[in-house]
Amino acid sequence: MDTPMNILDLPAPEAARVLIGKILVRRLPDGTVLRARITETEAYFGEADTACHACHGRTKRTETLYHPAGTIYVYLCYGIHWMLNLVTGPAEDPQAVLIRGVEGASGPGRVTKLLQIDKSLNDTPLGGALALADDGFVPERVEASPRVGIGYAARSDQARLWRFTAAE
DNA sequence: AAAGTGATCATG
DNA sequence: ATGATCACTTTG
Repeated sequence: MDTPMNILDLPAPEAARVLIGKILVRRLPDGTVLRARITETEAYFGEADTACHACHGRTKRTETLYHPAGTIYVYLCYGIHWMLNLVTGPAEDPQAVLIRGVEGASGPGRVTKLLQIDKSLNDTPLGGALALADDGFVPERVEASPRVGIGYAARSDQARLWRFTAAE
């Protein structure tokens, strides 16, 4: 049986598939706990992936991606939306899984709004304010499709089927 | 279809 | 210091 940490040790495209159906547990400062089952993910796979933020190497922003599996990577997109990613794979190898949807929130910006996640969680380890529960379940079917919103990437990388969605 | 929104990064 | 670029959402 896989523990959550073992899942995140996988290469991002595999981790992204296995994370579908798992439960995110958000503990708010006031003590309330929110749970959300993951329904949609995308993998960003190292410096060679021209869609990955780290494709141009280490910068202040991408530094988090080089940290160990289980590190939380959060950044602001379009000035409005926080994007939640979980770092996977070996340390020093920048890979992450973007959480694009959970039950009750479809779209990465809505996920962080629902779970009240912002920059303050960036570069912190999973297990505290945000954790993966052990009691997720495998969905009936997981579909793979091309990633969205990466028109700046090489055609070959746009074609990769690294977006995963739960299909019931 | 298109604006809104601000951190980040590459230039100068 | 300035400008371009966004792993998006909402509104019309």
